[in-house]
Amino acid sequence: MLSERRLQVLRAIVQDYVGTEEPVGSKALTERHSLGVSPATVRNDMAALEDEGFIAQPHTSAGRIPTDKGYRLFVDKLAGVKPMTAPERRAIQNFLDGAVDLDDVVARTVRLLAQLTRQVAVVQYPSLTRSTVRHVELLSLAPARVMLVLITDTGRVEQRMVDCPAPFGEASLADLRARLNSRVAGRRFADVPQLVEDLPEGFDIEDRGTVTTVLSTLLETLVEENEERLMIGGTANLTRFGHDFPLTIRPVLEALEEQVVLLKLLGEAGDSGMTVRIGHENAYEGLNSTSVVSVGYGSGGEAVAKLGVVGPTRMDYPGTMGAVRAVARYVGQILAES
Amino acid sequence: MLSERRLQVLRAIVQDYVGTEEPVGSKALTERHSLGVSPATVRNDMAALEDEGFIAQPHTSAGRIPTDKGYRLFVDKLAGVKPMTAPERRAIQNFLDGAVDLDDVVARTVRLLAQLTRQVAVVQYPSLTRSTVRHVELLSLAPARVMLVLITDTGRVEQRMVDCPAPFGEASLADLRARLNSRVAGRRFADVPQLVEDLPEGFDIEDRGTVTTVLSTLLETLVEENEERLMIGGTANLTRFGHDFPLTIRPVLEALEEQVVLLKLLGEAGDSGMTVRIGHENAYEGLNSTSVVSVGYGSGGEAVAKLGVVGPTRMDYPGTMGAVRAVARYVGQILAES
DNA sequence: GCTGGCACTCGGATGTGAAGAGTGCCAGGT
DNA sequence: ACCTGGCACTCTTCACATCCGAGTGCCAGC
Repeated sequence: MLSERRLQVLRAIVQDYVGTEEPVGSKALTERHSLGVSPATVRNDMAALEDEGFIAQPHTSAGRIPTDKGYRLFVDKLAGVKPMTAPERRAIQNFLDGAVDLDDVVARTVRLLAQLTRQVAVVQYPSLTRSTVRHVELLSLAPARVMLVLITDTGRVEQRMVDCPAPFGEASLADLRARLNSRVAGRRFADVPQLVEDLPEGFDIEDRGTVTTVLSTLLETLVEENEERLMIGGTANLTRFGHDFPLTIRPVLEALEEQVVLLKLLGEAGDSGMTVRIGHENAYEGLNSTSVVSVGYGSGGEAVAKLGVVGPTRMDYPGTMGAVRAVARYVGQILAES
Repeated sequence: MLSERRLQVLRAIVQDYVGTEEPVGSKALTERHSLGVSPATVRNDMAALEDEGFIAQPHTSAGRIPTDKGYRLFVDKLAGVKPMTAPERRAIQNFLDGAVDLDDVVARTVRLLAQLTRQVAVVQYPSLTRSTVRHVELLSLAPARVMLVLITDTGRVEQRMVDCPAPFGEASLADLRARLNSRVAGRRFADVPQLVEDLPEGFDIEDRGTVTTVLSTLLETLVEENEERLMIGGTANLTRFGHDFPLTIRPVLEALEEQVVLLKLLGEAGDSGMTVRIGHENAYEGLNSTSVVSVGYGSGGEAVAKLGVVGPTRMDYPGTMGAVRAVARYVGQILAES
């Protein structure tokens, strides 16, 4: 087990390295942090920390930098979450309050997170399947053409065109709309498939084909893979990554463009509470030199989606976690109001 | 006026520089292009071209690279648009045909453009004001809460919440819906403000406030600044920019995140035909070392929005222009079908 | 007006040396 | 048992000098 002081040394190393972006040596450490011991002692501690794999030397005769394992220990044991200051909280609230619709909420959230953390922000749209149906609308655009509009309690709106196998009258449409809504309104989207299973049975034989088509389009929209959307922002912050970044930035940008990768990334994170994935803890190779801080957000107690940031492993974890948590909280409030 | 051969020399310089990314010298030119003259002659021509400002030397004793003015001449006079090959056309069509809704069309278009050109792609959503109203839907979500949904002929759907000053009955809602649609359906969004101007007058006094509120929300949605949306992609291609790119890539990423900047950029481009803005021709400073190739697209003859790519001034103009034009054409077709 | 020849320039690569930061280890003190 | 000062050692970094070659501009000759 590591002594208390060694943990302090590790904490100091992480803090200094995050601040300066340069390997930190024993002398500098004793000067900047009042550890009460001499550089030589710190050197011994550092040697021990290196043996345990918490820190490493880029080259002999350079200072130490934390390893992924070192950051992990730092996050788990040595640092808390830095709460936002009151002015920051007010700024967050003000910024988010002006949104006119869900797209706007998400867009503002992304900008906000990117600005607060000075990193790349990722915000997932509220998942359909985890939301509740507010209303399902059917619009007749042409005799055999229906537009299906799904509206969730979080303000998300999804629409699909449906080409019907046969013309579908206004009356039938109104009928379907009414029956559909009476079954699903207020229920969770995840339950919709079962709720509408036997719906076609109540219709005339000539309309049944169309009803089935509409319903299958509805179900397709709810399929996991299709229904997840997200927005990213703050990619310009990647340029602060490091001096070597041609090689670092490329795969990160590629990962960010692959929504599938990002969704998986967020999906892997724990469902409740904040998740921090450091460096190689991320399954996707391109993100091996980044850390991902994510948290679920939702209008009620339950998370309907996640948001987070992607940044270099050398990041200000307490500050980042504080910002992510605060933003998630306010976004949840906004959604609950709308 | 420049002699025919000098123009050929310029063309060769542009082509070689685009290919190799390195300044091109007189000897290499004569070897790779059969100009029929010796390096010494080419040197004279190059000196002349440099005097005229079409090419420049990074340092004495390096080859020449084209200036913005040189590229301009190249694009205007020396190169055409390289048409897509048949397999490429098929690939474009196949890729775009699978889209399920407008978001999907735009997303696929962005990916496609980015892949074809290996540059950053920007696609504007069909402008509301330049589209035609297909349908306006009003949904009652709560006694004093209405959701307004606008549907365009290009498949774009925009929704807004409206908090009504007074409860609004289903009957009144249906009435408003019917009157509204009979006035605006099939008309251009740009004309909507005039078309609905006197609409509140036909309603009972107690409903008039709500009608006015709904209409003003509708009009707000059409305000230029709010209604434009766009999607970008292929930012990972920025890493191919050059060797010095910390400084180059930063402002470009920042510009790309500022939708306002991008919209202005696309807006400045000519309304019909393809526009190429080279280097300093772009008003926005951060894009001074990039070129923007853009073109309008639309379902009919008229452009409803623009799309294009942003890349280094050193880009393959004929190929890029060909790809941009082809994609715009197919997107137009897809929109016309939906 | 084109060409070969030639001197010149300058950037990039390579090499050397000194400086500096940081380490590891050891012997001695508390 | 642990901390400390001292010291030799390692390696990176930077400055400076050198060399090489690509490319140029110019000129005399065809």
